[in-house]
Amino acid sequence: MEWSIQDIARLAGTTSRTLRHYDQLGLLVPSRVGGNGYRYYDEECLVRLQRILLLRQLGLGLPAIAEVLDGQRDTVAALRTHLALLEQERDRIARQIASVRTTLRKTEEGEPLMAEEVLDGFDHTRYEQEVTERWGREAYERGDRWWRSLSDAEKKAFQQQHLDIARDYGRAHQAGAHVDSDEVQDIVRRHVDWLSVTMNPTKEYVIGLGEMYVADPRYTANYDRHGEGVAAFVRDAMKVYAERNL
Amino acid sequence: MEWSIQDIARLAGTTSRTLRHYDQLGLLVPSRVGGNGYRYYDEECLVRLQRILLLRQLGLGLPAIAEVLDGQRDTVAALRTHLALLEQERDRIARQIASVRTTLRKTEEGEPLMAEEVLDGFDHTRYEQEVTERWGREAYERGDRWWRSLSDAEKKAFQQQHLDIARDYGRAHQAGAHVDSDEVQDIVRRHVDWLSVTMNPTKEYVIGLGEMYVADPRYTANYDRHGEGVAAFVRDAMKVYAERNL
DNA sequence: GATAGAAGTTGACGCTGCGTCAACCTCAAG
DNA sequence: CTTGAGGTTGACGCAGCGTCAACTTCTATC
Repeated sequence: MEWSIQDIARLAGTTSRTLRHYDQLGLLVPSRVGGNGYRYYDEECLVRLQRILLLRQLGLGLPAIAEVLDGQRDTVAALRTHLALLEQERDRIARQIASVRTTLRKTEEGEPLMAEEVLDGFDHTRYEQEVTERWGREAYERGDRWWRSLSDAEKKAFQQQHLDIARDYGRAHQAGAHVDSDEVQDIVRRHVDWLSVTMNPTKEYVIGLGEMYVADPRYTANYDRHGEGVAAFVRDAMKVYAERNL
Repeated sequence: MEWSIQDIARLAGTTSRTLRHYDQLGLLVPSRVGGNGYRYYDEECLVRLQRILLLRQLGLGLPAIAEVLDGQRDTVAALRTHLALLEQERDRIARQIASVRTTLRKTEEGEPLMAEEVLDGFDHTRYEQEVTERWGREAYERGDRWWRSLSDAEKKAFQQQHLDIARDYGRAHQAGAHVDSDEVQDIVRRHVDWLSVTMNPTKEYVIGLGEMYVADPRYTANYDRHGEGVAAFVRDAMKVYAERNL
């Protein structure tokens, strides 16, 4: 089945002019253009538009959206990450709701307000960095062509490398090593080398990735299984490495 | 307590330049400006900023936000409506989550997609109209100076007028009257006259208000207590009236 | 076939809400 | 005094549209 430009513009709450603009940018190319120049969109386009709309809603600019979409072509995996982001957004709104309730209660009771409480949940400016890092990671682990080119054994070995790195971080942390020690920095070097197979990590990327390991419970769990506080330890070690070497 | 411009810019995820811009527009005026020209914000400013950020998040332009904020000065009432809007937004995201789950399931099972399902929850372009209508209504029912100037008896009489109108809509609907009949149009005229006490309803406003009666369950309930389908009946009657008379 | 209105096209322009930068001042700590 | 953090105003430009004009195509009706 396919839809006209106005069909989906209406449903998406946008305009045909915007969709043509997206076409011009190569962001959402219609599945077919009729002999009359009319654009038609199929289901694949629909899903792609859904992804675009979500990322716009999260505040990403169009070039970043294009990067994210090009970085992950496996629709099912993308939709799963989609879900995770929406759930995060739902949680943020829940925090806003709690914040307004607190403000309301304190206003009625004449209690002093705390700025952090009043504005909790309203800062969503880090989404672009967070999303591109997350999608970046998804891309090279699951959807990237390079990844797909690996045999199962190669994939296993690559993943094992990361498990080894995580284990070694844990050991060093447990042994009380300093984040800037040679031992720990060597683990970070292996980690960054591991990242470098499919990309060229910038200093900012490495620092941001370390922060993401702490901020996102799922990544934190990857490291903290080796001991409580390992994720933060990794973040700090990566920061040191990035500042010294990248 | 008070905060510097950077204190709250950071918490709100915005810039001091934006806050100065808001000051220039008169949208968020600092509670104090030091002898050195530095801006400081108190708790009242914090709450006002919270309201601004929410309305921005909902897509309202700054002039509309100013209008909304000026229309409702009772902080507690405003925060309650705030909550209602956030809950609505949470529900919209829940619909998005359901939509992505549906897309995911259908993609995995190879089922055809329906455009309405895929894009459900992604259209949030009507917020400006909806919010201003809702706040407009709140303003004149609760927070408006005119409303406050009425005695309790006068308030009761004014509200009774609306109850009478709703009852009469119900009776006409039950009697099978047509939305464009003289009888029903006379009820609409009384309704529009009732609205006209504190404002000058435009054609678009009246049509949009009728649509809101159907779209928002709380308003629908006001009318449908007189019989199922009365809200839609009122909407249609108002549309006919607006197109003929406004 | 003619007509009218809906549905689409491209291209140009302008708008809104910022973000960035320059040039400057003020404050605080050493 | 010096330096860097924290603030100011003003100017400019940007991104992502929305609107409009001028046009073509399609569809339904007579």
